Amino acid sequence: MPPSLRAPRGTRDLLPDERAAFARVERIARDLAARYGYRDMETPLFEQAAIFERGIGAATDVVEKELFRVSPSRGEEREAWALRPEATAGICRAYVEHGMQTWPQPVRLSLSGPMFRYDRPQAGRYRQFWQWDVEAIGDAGPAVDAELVELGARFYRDAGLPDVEILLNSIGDAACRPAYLARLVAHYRADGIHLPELERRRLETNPLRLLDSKDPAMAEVNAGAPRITDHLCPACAQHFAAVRAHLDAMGITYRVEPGLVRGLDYYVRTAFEFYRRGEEGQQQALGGGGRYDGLIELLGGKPTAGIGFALGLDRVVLALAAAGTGAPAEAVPVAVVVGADPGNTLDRLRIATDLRGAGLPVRADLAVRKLGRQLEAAVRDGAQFAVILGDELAAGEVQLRDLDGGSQKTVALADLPALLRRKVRAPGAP
RNA sequence: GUGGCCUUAGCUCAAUCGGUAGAGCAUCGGAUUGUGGCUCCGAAGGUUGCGGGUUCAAGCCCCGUAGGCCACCCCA
Repeated sequence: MPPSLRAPRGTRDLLPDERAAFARVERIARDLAARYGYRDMETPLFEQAAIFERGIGAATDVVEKELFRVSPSRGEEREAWALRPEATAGICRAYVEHGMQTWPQPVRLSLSGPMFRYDRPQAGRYRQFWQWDVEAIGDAGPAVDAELVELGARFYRDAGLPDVEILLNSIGDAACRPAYLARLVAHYRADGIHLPELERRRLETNPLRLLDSKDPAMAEVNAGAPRITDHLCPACAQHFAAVRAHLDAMGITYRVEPGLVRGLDYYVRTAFEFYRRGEEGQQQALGGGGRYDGLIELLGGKPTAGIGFALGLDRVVLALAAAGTGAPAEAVPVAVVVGADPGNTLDRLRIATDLRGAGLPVRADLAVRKLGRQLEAAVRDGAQFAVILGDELAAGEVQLRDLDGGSQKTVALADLPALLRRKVRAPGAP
């Protein structure tokens, strides 16, 4: 196939099997959001690029090298837009635009849909990927932080991934982070410490990153590095302690990870990540989130606290497939209408239509082929019954054949809907 | 954005030293009149990702390119 006729790099088709697996986790997420009082909403797939540049941070990787800019072929807004790389900025834009500060606070919102980032694809890392996003805007207290972490954890458990670790950290705020960063940089610049090239560069761009460096040479240097959790201002320290107390009270197990840093500029205080050590090559960050108390103000609103998380649905589906669980239940027709006369598609379609009109999931075999082939196809479709049309149709009767057992009986056409309705089994039920 | 590995039928893979591409599964059809899963027979399906080069001859060697994957960067 010519390259030009393939799906774009980093995108893929979700064929029915995979789409069904997605639908399953989407349904779990939607049900949970509703149960926790988070109401579903949508934002445009693209926004003014400035929303992301200002909200996420112009110097972050997500904006600097991964933003999918959109260029309309004409008009003044050329190159002013970008496909959303995450949901939070757009939701906060909507919060301000629609005056949600007048709604009862906090405003609890959820959103699920495709996000776009222009980076190099790998398994579980796509240019178009799906996130389930949950936000609580307008509550600065630590309890809501804990509620969200617990919600995320419950999602993975309900989806069928029990071995998801919760990583928790506080990254301080404007009051304490600058001083800590200065202390950290001083540590790495101290005499006698030689940093690898990559780490020297990161010291300039994002010093926190050095803490979870994968370079083995850094292990010793990092062991002596100051920890942010030891240098929080009183307000942040108190908040962090309260978040942990709430989590402990709910019996949530988590690991405080002082090296945990989120890649977006808007995060303050609470940062968390859902993590799963999977097989070789598996993307391990399944989701993450944190507090963004300054973001609404940055987007033109009044100072408003907020916290949220985004979970990668692609990675959940992938992890479920790797674990061999999450096989989706698919709707199959209860019955397939087949006919003894290969050419008589008219009666087959007519009777199937009547049955569907009666609310039954029924397929008609519309191919011109002999009865044996039709029955074969019906079995492959997973149908429970075949409605066989033959000469008895003239007398208003059909053969109803049980495709599992093989038994068969003559049934009056008029009795068929009621008979089948009793046999409808829930999709996926044994 | 950096480095590495891979690419043959829809899928999973063969193809000797460079000698003109094959299997299994899947699909479709047949095995005497209106009955499925098993079995048997058959058909269709390929510019060997794409483009160049070397050679009498390239799926195989060389270069480029696209895509996938892996490790980084980063993140979901």
